[in-house]
Amino acid sequence: MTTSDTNRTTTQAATAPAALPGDLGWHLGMVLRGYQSKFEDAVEGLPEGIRGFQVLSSVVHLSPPNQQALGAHLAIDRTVLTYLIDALVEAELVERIPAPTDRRARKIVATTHGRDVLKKYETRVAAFESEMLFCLPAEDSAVFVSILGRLSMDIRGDDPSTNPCAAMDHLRWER
Amino acid sequence: MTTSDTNRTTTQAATAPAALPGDLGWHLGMVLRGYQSKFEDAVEGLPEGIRGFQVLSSVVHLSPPNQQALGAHLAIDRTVLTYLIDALVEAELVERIPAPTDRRARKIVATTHGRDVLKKYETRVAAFESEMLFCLPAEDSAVFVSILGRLSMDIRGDDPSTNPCAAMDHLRWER
DNA sequence: TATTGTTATACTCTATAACTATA
DNA sequence: TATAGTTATAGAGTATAACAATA
Repeated sequence: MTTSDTNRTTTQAATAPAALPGDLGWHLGMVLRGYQSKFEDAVEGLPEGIRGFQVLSSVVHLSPPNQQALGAHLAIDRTVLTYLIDALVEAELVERIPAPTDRRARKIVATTHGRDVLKKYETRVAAFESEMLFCLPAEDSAVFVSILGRLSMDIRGDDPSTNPCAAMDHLRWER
Repeated sequence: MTTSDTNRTTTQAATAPAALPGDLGWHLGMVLRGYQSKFEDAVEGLPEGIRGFQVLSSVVHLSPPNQQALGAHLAIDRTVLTYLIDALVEAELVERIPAPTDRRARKIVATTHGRDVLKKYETRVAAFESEMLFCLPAEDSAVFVSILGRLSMDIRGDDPSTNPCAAMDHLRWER
């Protein structure tokens, strides 16, 4: 098989997505599994590991107006999100403050310490992501990331059941 | 639309794998989630759903010499594999026959009915895979599949913990 | 002694239901 | 009445441990 050159020339795309039906998912699963394994190592020490990182990162970079929006973005159930946030609050990385617009809701904001910690772990996460893609020919990693983003967007767009995030994703909410 | 060209021009791969650290995994997760959702629909009616399909497909196309090899290929624990196979046996899609080389082991072989059923579902799986990639520019889907395969291989290669399959994967075992 | 496969058990993760407080 | 968040509970999925048969 042409393992070395990512056989861009032999493509028939729509007719032959992969060697066998289901292979696409097999590869996706393998890549995600490997990614998560490295991710776990990179965020070791952070409460709730990967999930903790994702919550903290979303809070800092996206400022979701409430827990529901946060959970929807990460595809995390609200009941799960509660104890994730509990752990981050206990570690003094984030705080629950009353949402300005709705007294039922809480807005999650990072503490200064939380922002510092996030920065530290982001360096490590960015490092392993780069390392992971580095085994690819330089142009390929950019192409891959780009296509993946496109695919992810299309998928979320066309399947409501898979799509608890709707149109709000990858928008930065107002502060 | 800013969504169509996910900044392909601004990418410097190793330095900026994605907009934010962790984004790569977020997109991977979304794509896999969407993929699995469609997969589930496609194999509806097959015992054990996706897992059942994967086992049946591996048995037919790869002829693993025993359950351990089969489980390793699919990254399924042997204790889980037991009941997956139980279900397929009960549906008369596969049989457990004594492995010729080792009386401890069982070789899983598909019945004629099993092969027919697999063919039917493979059509459906191939269809949704194509459909999923079809929303991409034609060249992109081939590139994506190709890079994904490459990535998956590299990842399995360099991390033993993620890699219960070792070198045997995507080889066809002897019959 | 190590390995294959099975079974039973325990654990983790996630979702469901019920509740309080707001809207 | 519906929604945000919390809590407790139940369920699915997975891994761990112990076992029998064989290498």
